[in-house]
Amino acid sequence: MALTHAILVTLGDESYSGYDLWKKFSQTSRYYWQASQQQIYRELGKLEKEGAIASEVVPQEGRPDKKLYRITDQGVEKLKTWLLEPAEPMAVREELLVKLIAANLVPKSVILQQIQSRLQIHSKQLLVYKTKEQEKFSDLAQLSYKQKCHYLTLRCGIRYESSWIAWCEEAIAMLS
Amino acid sequence: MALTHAILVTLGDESYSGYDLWKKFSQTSRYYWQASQQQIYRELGKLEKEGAIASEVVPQEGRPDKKLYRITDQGVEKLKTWLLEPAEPMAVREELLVKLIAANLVPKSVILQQIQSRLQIHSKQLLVYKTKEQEKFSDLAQLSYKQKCHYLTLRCGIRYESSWIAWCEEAIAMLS
DNA sequence: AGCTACATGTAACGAGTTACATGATTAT
DNA sequence: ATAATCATGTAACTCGTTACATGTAGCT
Repeated sequence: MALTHAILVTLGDESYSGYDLWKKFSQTSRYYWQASQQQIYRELGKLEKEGAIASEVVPQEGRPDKKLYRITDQGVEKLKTWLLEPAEPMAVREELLVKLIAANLVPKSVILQQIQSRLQIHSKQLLVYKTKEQEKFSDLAQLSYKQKCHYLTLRCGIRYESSWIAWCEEAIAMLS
Repeated sequence: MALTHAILVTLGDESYSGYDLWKKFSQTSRYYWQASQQQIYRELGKLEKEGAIASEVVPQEGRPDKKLYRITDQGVEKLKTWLLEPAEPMAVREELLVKLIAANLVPKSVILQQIQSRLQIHSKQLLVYKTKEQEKFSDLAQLSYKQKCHYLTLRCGIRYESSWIAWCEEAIAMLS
Protein backbone atom coordinates (compact mmCIF):
# COMPACT_ATOMS: atom_id res chain seq x y z
CA MET A 1 0.00 0.00 0.00
CA ALA A 2 0.90 3.54 -0.39
CA LEU A 3 1.04 5.87 2.61
CA THR A 4 4.58 4.60 2.74
CA HIS A 5 5.11 5.78 -0.79
CA ALA A 6 3.24 9.04 -0.34
CA ILE A 7 5.65 9.86 2.50
CA LEU A 8 8.71 8.82 0.49
CA VAL A 9 7.54 10.93 -2.45
CA THR A 10 7.07 13.94 -0.20
CA LEU A 11 10.48 13.47 1.43
CA GLY A 12 11.96 13.18 -2.06
CA ASP A 13 11.61 16.93 -2.53
CA GLU A 14 12.65 18.17 0.90
CA SER A 15 13.04 17.12 4.54
CA TYR A 16 10.08 17.15 6.87
CA SER A 17 9.33 16.33 10.50
CA GLY A 18 6.35 14.11 11.30
CA TYR A 19 4.36 17.15 12.30
CA ASP A 20 5.20 19.00 9.07
CA LEU A 21 4.21 15.96 7.03
CA TRP A 22 0.90 15.80 8.83
CA LYS A 23 0.17 19.44 8.02
CA LYS A 24 1.17 18.85 4.42
CA PHE A 25 -1.11 15.82 4.18
CA SER A 26 -4.03 17.67 5.76
CA GLN A 27 -3.69 20.75 3.59
CA THR A 28 -1.58 20.67 0.45
CA SER A 29 -1.75 16.97 -0.36
CA ARG A 30 -5.46 16.63 0.46
CA TYR A 31 -6.45 15.99 -3.15
CA TYR A 32 -4.30 12.90 -3.56
CA TRP A 33 -3.69 11.33 -0.16
CA GLN A 34 -5.22 11.61 3.30
CA ALA A 35 -3.55 10.40 6.46
CA SER A 36 -3.83 11.01 10.18
CA GLN A 37 -1.00 12.21 12.40
CA GLN A 38 -0.76 8.87 14.19
CA GLN A 39 -0.56 6.96 10.95
CA ILE A 40 2.26 9.18 9.74
CA TYR A 41 4.34 8.75 12.91
CA ARG A 42 3.91 4.99 12.76
CA GLU A 43 4.87 4.84 9.11
CA LEU A 44 7.92 7.04 9.71
CA GLY A 45 9.05 4.63 12.42
CA LYS A 46 8.74 1.67 10.05
CA LEU A 47 10.49 3.44 7.18
CA GLU A 48 13.40 4.44 9.40
CA LYS A 49 13.77 0.88 10.71
CA GLU A 50 14.00 -0.51 7.20
CA GLY A 51 16.46 2.21 6.17
CA ALA A 52 14.42 4.02 3.52
CA ILE A 53 14.59 7.27 5.48
CA ALA A 54 16.96 8.71 8.09
CA SER A 55 16.31 11.25 10.82
CA GLU A 56 18.21 14.02 12.53
CA VAL A 57 17.09 15.79 15.69
CA VAL A 58 16.92 19.55 15.22
CA PRO A 59 16.91 21.56 18.47
CA GLN A 60 14.63 24.60 18.45
CA GLU A 61 14.25 27.59 20.72
CA GLY A 62 10.94 28.09 22.47
CA ARG A 63 9.57 24.96 20.81
CA PRO A 64 10.00 21.22 21.25
CA ASP A 65 12.89 19.66 19.32
CA LYS A 66 11.92 18.14 16.02
CA LYS A 67 13.05 15.08 14.14
CA LEU A 68 13.78 15.96 10.54
CA TYR A 69 13.45 13.04 8.16
CA ARG A 70 15.14 12.73 4.78
CA ILE A 71 14.99 10.01 2.14
CA THR A 72 18.00 7.69 1.73
CA ASP A 73 19.40 6.18 -1.50
CA GLN A 74 17.69 2.95 -0.53
CA GLY A 75 14.43 4.89 -0.21
CA VAL A 76 14.85 6.35 -3.69
CA GLU A 77 15.39 2.85 -5.10
CA LYS A 78 12.26 1.66 -3.35
CA LEU A 79 10.32 4.54 -4.90
CA LYS A 80 11.59 3.80 -8.39
CA THR A 81 10.54 0.16 -8.14
CA TRP A 82 7.10 1.17 -6.95
CA LEU A 83 6.66 3.71 -9.74
CA LEU A 84 6.91 0.93 -12.32
CA GLU A 85 4.04 -1.05 -10.78
CA PRO A 86 0.58 -0.36 -12.21
CA ALA A 87 -1.57 1.97 -10.08
CA GLU A 88 -5.02 0.64 -9.18
CA PRO A 89 -7.97 3.03 -9.05
CA MET A 90 -9.04 3.92 -5.53
CA ALA A 91 -11.88 1.86 -4.04
CA VAL A 92 -15.12 3.85 -3.97
CA ARG A 93 -16.86 3.87 -0.60
CA GLU A 94 -19.29 6.73 -0.52
CA GLU A 95 -21.55 6.87 2.52
CA LEU A 96 -23.88 9.49 1.09
CA LEU A 97 -24.75 7.25 -1.85
CA VAL A 98 -25.49 4.33 0.47
CA LYS A 99 -27.81 6.64 2.39
CA LEU A 100 -29.57 7.62 -0.83
CA ILE A 101 -30.43 3.97 -1.52
CA ALA A 102 -32.27 3.82 1.82
CA ALA A 103 -33.60 7.37 1.63
CA ASN A 104 -37.24 6.29 1.75
CA LEU A 105 -36.85 5.37 5.45
CA VAL A 106 -36.49 9.01 6.54
CA PRO A 107 -38.13 12.35 5.60
CA LYS A 108 -36.96 13.83 2.32
CA SER A 109 -35.61 16.91 4.13
CA VAL A 110 -32.97 14.78 5.88
CA ILE A 111 -31.45 13.67 2.59
CA LEU A 112 -31.76 17.09 0.98
CA GLN A 113 -29.90 18.63 3.88
CA GLN A 114 -27.13 16.06 3.62
CA ILE A 115 -26.72 16.84 -0.07
CA GLN A 116 -26.77 20.57 0.62
CA SER A 117 -24.07 20.10 3.24
CA ARG A 118 -21.92 18.22 0.74
CA LEU A 119 -22.47 20.97 -1.82
CA GLN A 120 -21.02 23.45 0.65
CA ILE A 121 -18.04 21.26 1.53
CA HIS A 122 -17.10 20.75 -2.11
CA SER A 123 -17.69 24.39 -3.07
CA LYS A 124 -15.36 25.50 -0.29
CA GLN A 125 -12.69 23.00 -1.30
CA LEU A 126 -12.97 23.95 -4.96
CA LEU A 127 -12.36 27.58 -4.07
CA VAL A 128 -9.18 26.60 -2.20
CA TYR A 129 -7.92 24.62 -5.20
CA LYS A 130 -8.83 27.31 -7.75
CA THR A 131 -7.07 29.95 -5.70
CA LYS A 132 -3.98 27.78 -5.65
CA GLU A 133 -4.27 27.23 -9.39
CA GLN A 134 -4.30 30.97 -10.03
CA GLU A 135 -1.52 31.72 -7.59
CA LYS A 136 0.93 29.00 -8.52
CA PHE A 137 0.05 27.87 -12.02
CA SER A 138 -1.04 30.97 -13.90
CA ASP A 139 1.50 30.65 -16.69
CA LEU A 140 1.20 27.10 -18.01
CA ALA A 141 3.65 27.61 -20.88
CA GLN A 142 6.45 28.29 -18.37
CA LEU A 143 6.02 25.10 -16.33
CA SER A 144 8.76 22.47 -16.12
CA TYR A 145 7.90 18.78 -16.53
CA LYS A 146 7.87 18.32 -12.78
CA GLN A 147 5.64 21.34 -12.26
CA LYS A 148 3.27 20.11 -14.95
CA CYS A 149 2.90 16.83 -13.09
CA HIS A 150 2.19 18.67 -9.88
CA TYR A 151 -0.30 20.89 -11.65
CA LEU A 152 -2.12 17.84 -13.00
CA THR A 153 -2.72 16.50 -9.50
CA LEU A 154 -4.31 19.82 -8.62
CA ARG A 155 -6.40 19.65 -11.81
CA CYS A 156 -7.63 16.25 -10.70
CA GLY A 157 -8.72 17.75 -7.38
CA ILE A 158 -10.48 20.59 -9.18
CA ARG A 159 -12.31 18.18 -11.47
CA TYR A 160 -13.26 15.98 -8.53
CA GLU A 161 -14.79 18.83 -6.55
CA SER A 162 -16.51 20.30 -9.64
CA SER A 163 -17.99 16.95 -10.46
CA TRP A 164 -19.43 16.63 -6.95
CA ILE A 165 -20.88 20.12 -7.07
CA ALA A 166 -22.61 19.38 -10.38
CA TRP A 167 -23.98 16.14 -8.97
CA CYS A 168 -25.28 17.82 -5.81
CA GLU A 169 -27.09 20.39 -7.92
CA GLU A 170 -28.58 17.69 -10.12
CA ALA A 171 -29.68 15.73 -7.05
CA ILE A 172 -31.27 18.74 -5.34
CA ALA A 173 -33.13 19.65 -8.54
CA MET A 174 -34.38 16.10 -9.01
CA LEU A 175 -35.53 15.52 -5.44
CA SER A 176 -37.01 18.96 -4.66
CA MET B 1 -18.03 2.71 9.45
CA ALA B 2 -20.35 1.70 6.78
CA LEU B 3 -19.99 -1.71 5.16
CA THR B 4 -22.37 -2.71 7.95
CA HIS B 5 -24.82 -0.12 6.73
CA ALA B 6 -24.29 -0.85 3.06
CA ILE B 7 -25.27 -4.47 3.78
CA LEU B 8 -28.28 -3.46 5.88
CA VAL B 9 -29.43 -1.10 3.14
CA THR B 10 -29.14 -3.84 0.53
CA LEU B 11 -30.99 -6.36 2.70
CA GLY B 12 -33.66 -3.70 3.22
CA ASP B 13 -34.96 -4.32 -0.27
CA GLU B 14 -34.71 -8.09 -0.47
CA SER B 15 -33.01 -11.13 1.07
CA TYR B 16 -29.55 -12.15 -0.06
CA SER B 17 -26.99 -14.82 0.73
CA GLY B 18 -23.40 -13.80 1.40
CA TYR B 19 -22.45 -14.90 -2.06
CA ASP B 20 -25.29 -12.91 -3.69
CA LEU B 21 -24.29 -9.81 -1.71
CA TRP B 22 -20.72 -10.20 -2.90
CA LYS B 23 -21.84 -10.32 -6.52
CA LYS B 24 -24.06 -7.31 -5.97
CA PHE B 25 -21.21 -5.37 -4.37
CA SER B 26 -18.80 -6.29 -7.17
CA GLN B 27 -21.17 -5.42 -9.98
CA THR B 28 -24.27 -3.36 -9.29
CA SER B 29 -23.16 -1.47 -6.18
CA ARG B 30 -19.66 -0.77 -7.49
CA TYR B 31 -20.23 2.97 -7.83
CA TYR B 32 -21.02 3.50 -4.17
CA TRP B 33 -19.43 0.75 -2.12
CA GLN B 34 -16.71 -1.83 -2.68
CA ALA B 35 -16.19 -4.87 -0.48
CA SER B 36 -14.51 -8.24 -0.72
CA GLN B 37 -16.22 -11.59 -0.20
CA GLN B 38 -14.40 -12.22 3.06
CA GLN B 39 -15.32 -8.85 4.47
CA ILE B 40 -18.99 -9.46 3.67
CA TYR B 41 -19.05 -12.86 5.37
CA ARG B 42 -17.40 -11.43 8.48
CA GLU B 43 -19.78 -8.50 8.61
CA LEU B 44 -22.80 -10.79 8.16
CA GLY B 45 -21.60 -12.85 11.13
CA LYS B 46 -21.35 -9.74 13.31
CA LEU B 47 -24.71 -8.36 12.23
CA GLU B 48 -26.45 -11.65 12.94
CA LYS B 49 -24.85 -11.87 16.40
CA GLU B 50 -26.12 -8.43 17.31
CA GLY B 51 -29.59 -9.21 15.94
CA ALA B 52 -29.78 -6.70 13.09
CA ILE B 53 -30.23 -9.49 10.55
CA ALA B 54 -31.49 -13.08 10.67
CA SER B 55 -30.66 -16.05 8.49
CA GLU B 56 -32.43 -19.09 7.12
CA VAL B 57 -30.71 -22.02 5.44
CA VAL B 58 -32.17 -22.73 2.01
CA PRO B 59 -31.41 -26.21 0.64
CA GLN B 60 -30.68 -26.32 -3.07
CA GLU B 61 -30.42 -29.12 -5.59
CA GLY B 62 -27.14 -29.62 -7.39
CA ARG B 63 -25.64 -26.71 -5.47
CA PRO B 64 -24.41 -26.08 -1.93
CA ASP B 65 -27.08 -24.93 0.54
CA LYS B 66 -27.23 -21.19 1.01
CA LYS B 67 -27.89 -18.98 4.01
CA LEU B 68 -30.46 -16.35 3.12
CA TYR B 69 -30.19 -13.22 5.26
CA ARG B 70 -33.01 -10.74 5.92
CA ILE B 71 -33.08 -7.52 7.91
CA THR B 72 -34.87 -7.51 11.31
CA ASP B 73 -36.93 -4.69 12.89
CA GLN B 74 -33.90 -3.95 15.04
CA GLY B 75 -31.81 -3.66 11.90
CA VAL B 76 -34.26 -1.19 10.36
CA GLU B 77 -34.09 0.95 13.52
CA LYS B 78 -30.32 0.86 13.34
CA LEU B 79 -30.48 2.03 9.73
CA LYS B 80 -32.84 4.91 10.54
CA THR B 81 -30.57 6.17 13.31
CA TRP B 82 -27.59 6.04 10.97
CA LEU B 83 -29.43 7.87 8.18
CA LEU B 84 -29.79 10.90 10.44
CA GLU B 85 -26.05 11.17 11.08
CA PRO B 86 -24.12 13.45 8.71
CA ALA B 87 -22.25 11.64 5.92
CA GLU B 88 -18.56 12.46 5.62
CA PRO B 89 -16.95 12.68 2.19
CA MET B 90 -14.81 9.68 1.33
CA ALA B 91 -11.09 9.96 2.05
CA VAL B 92 -9.13 10.49 -1.15
CA ARG B 93 -6.16 8.12 -1.56
CA GLU B 94 -5.19 8.09 -5.19
CA GLU B 95 -2.01 6.17 -5.96
CA LEU B 96 -1.70 7.48 -9.53
CA LEU B 97 -1.53 11.07 -8.29
CA VAL B 98 1.16 10.18 -5.76
CA LYS B 99 3.13 8.63 -8.62
CA LEU B 100 2.72 11.81 -10.68
CA ILE B 101 4.40 13.82 -7.92
CA ALA B 102 7.49 11.60 -8.24
CA ALA B 103 7.22 11.15 -12.01
CA ASN B 104 10.64 12.70 -12.68
CA LEU B 105 12.32 9.58 -11.24
CA VAL B 106 11.24 7.37 -14.17
CA PRO B 107 10.94 7.76 -17.96
CA LYS B 108 7.96 9.78 -19.14
CA SER B 109 6.59 6.75 -21.01
CA VAL B 110 6.01 4.92 -17.73
CA ILE B 111 3.66 7.60 -16.45
CA LEU B 112 1.95 8.09 -19.80
CA GLN B 113 1.23 4.41 -19.96
CA GLN B 114 -0.24 4.41 -16.47
CA ILE B 115 -2.55 7.27 -17.41
CA GLN B 116 -3.52 5.54 -20.66
CA SER B 117 -4.36 2.41 -18.70
CA ARG B 118 -6.59 4.41 -16.36
CA LEU B 119 -8.29 6.03 -19.33
CA GLN B 120 -9.23 2.58 -20.57
CA ILE B 121 -10.50 1.40 -17.18
CA HIS B 122 -12.72 4.43 -16.73
CA SER B 123 -13.99 4.38 -20.32
CA LYS B 124 -15.03 0.77 -19.91
CA GLN B 125 -16.77 1.44 -16.62
CA LEU B 126 -18.55 4.48 -18.02
CA LEU B 127 -19.94 2.37 -20.83
CA VAL B 128 -21.34 -0.12 -18.30
CA TYR B 129 -23.03 2.67 -16.34
CA LYS B 130 -24.39 4.43 -19.42
CA THR B 131 -25.86 1.19 -20.71
CA LYS B 132 -27.58 0.70 -17.39
CA GLU B 133 -28.84 4.26 -17.48
CA GLN B 134 -30.44 3.72 -20.88
CA GLU B 135 -31.88 0.33 -19.97
CA LYS B 136 -33.32 1.12 -16.56
CA PHE B 137 -33.79 4.85 -16.39
CA SER B 138 -34.87 5.95 -19.85
CA ASP B 139 -38.10 7.62 -18.76
CA LEU B 140 -37.16 9.98 -15.91
CA ALA B 141 -40.65 11.47 -15.57
CA GLN B 142 -42.02 8.08 -14.60
CA LEU B 143 -39.61 7.37 -11.74
CA SER B 144 -40.80 7.00 -8.15
CA TYR B 145 -38.96 8.80 -5.33
CA LYS B 146 -37.06 5.64 -4.50
CA GLN B 147 -36.11 5.06 -8.12
CA LYS B 148 -34.94 8.66 -8.43
CA CYS B 149 -32.63 8.15 -5.47
CA HIS B 150 -31.26 5.01 -7.05
CA TYR B 151 -30.82 6.78 -10.35
CA LEU B 152 -28.85 9.55 -8.65
CA THR B 153 -26.31 7.08 -7.32
CA LEU B 154 -25.79 5.87 -10.88
CA ARG B 155 -25.47 9.48 -12.05
CA CYS B 156 -22.75 9.98 -9.49
CA GLY B 157 -20.90 6.98 -10.88
CA ILE B 158 -21.29 8.33 -14.42
CA ARG B 159 -19.98 11.75 -13.41
CA TYR B 160 -17.07 10.16 -11.54
CA GLU B 161 -15.95 8.10 -14.53
CA SER B 162 -16.48 10.99 -16.99
CA SER B 163 -14.45 13.27 -14.78
CA TRP B 164 -11.58 10.79 -14.73
CA ILE B 165 -11.69 10.34 -18.50
CA ALA B 166 -11.53 14.11 -19.03
CA TRP B 167 -8.60 14.35 -16.62
CA CYS B 168 -6.70 11.52 -18.32
CA GLU B 169 -7.11 13.25 -21.67
CA GLU B 170 -5.93 16.55 -20.23
CA ALA B 171 -2.93 14.83 -18.63
CA ILE B 172 -1.94 12.99 -21.81
CA ALA B 173 -2.21 16.20 -23.84
CA MET B 174 -0.14 18.15 -21.33
CA LEU B 175 2.65 15.58 -20.92
CA SER B 176 2.98 14.40 -24.53
C1' DA C 1 -8.41 -32.95 -17.35
C1' DG C 2 -9.00 -28.32 -16.20
C1' DC C 3 -11.68 -24.06 -15.69
C1' DT C 4 -15.58 -21.36 -14.05
C1' DA C 5 -19.51 -20.69 -11.11
C1' DC C 6 -21.66 -21.74 -6.77
C1' DA C 7 -21.23 -21.53 -1.70
C1' DT C 8 -19.15 -20.73 3.05
C1' DG C 9 -15.88 -19.95 5.94
C1' DT C 10 -10.95 -19.36 9.11
C1' DA C 11 -6.43 -17.11 9.98
C1' DA C 12 -2.98 -13.82 9.61
C1' DC C 13 -1.64 -9.52 8.48
C1' DG C 14 -1.68 -4.67 7.06
C1' DA C 15 -3.95 -0.13 7.09
C1' DG C 16 -6.80 3.31 9.27
C1' DT C 17 -9.24 5.36 13.42
C1' DT C 18 -9.85 6.79 18.12
C1' DA C 19 -8.38 7.49 22.63
C1' DC C 20 -4.81 8.47 25.76
C1' DA C 21 -0.50 10.83 27.31
C1' DT C 22 2.79 14.77 27.82
C1' DG C 23 4.46 19.40 27.82
C1' DA C 24 6.08 24.12 26.18
C1' DT C 25 4.78 28.58 23.87
C1' DT C 26 1.77 32.05 21.94
C1' DA C 27 -2.45 34.45 21.13
C1' DT C 28 -7.17 36.04 22.85
C1' DA D 1 -7.80 31.67 32.22
C1' DT D 2 -8.18 28.89 28.13
C1' DA D 3 -7.62 27.75 23.57
C1' DA D 4 -4.59 26.94 19.68
C1' DT D 5 -0.14 25.68 17.78
C1' DC D 6 4.00 23.08 18.04
C1' DA D 7 5.91 18.44 18.73
C1' DT D 8 6.13 13.27 19.50
C1' DG D 9 4.52 9.26 20.66
C1' DT D 10 1.78 4.49 22.73
C1' DA D 11 -2.25 1.35 22.88
C1' DA D 12 -6.42 -0.59 21.55
C1' DC D 13 -9.52 -1.40 18.18
C1' DT D 14 -11.87 -1.72 13.68
C1' DC D 15 -11.69 -2.23 8.82
C1' DG D 16 -9.67 -4.10 4.56
C1' DT D 17 -6.65 -7.48 2.07
C1' DT D 18 -4.50 -11.85 1.11
C1' DA D 19 -3.85 -16.57 1.75
C1' DC D 20 -5.67 -20.89 2.98
C1' DA D 21 -9.33 -24.51 3.14
C1' DT D 22 -13.25 -27.38 1.24
C1' DG D 23 -16.48 -29.34 -1.93
C1' DT D 24 -20.16 -29.87 -5.94
C1' DA D 25 -21.86 -29.06 -10.70
C1' DG D 26 -21.44 -27.89 -15.37
C1' DC D 27 -18.91 -26.67 -19.44
C1' DT D 28 -15.06 -27.31 -22.89
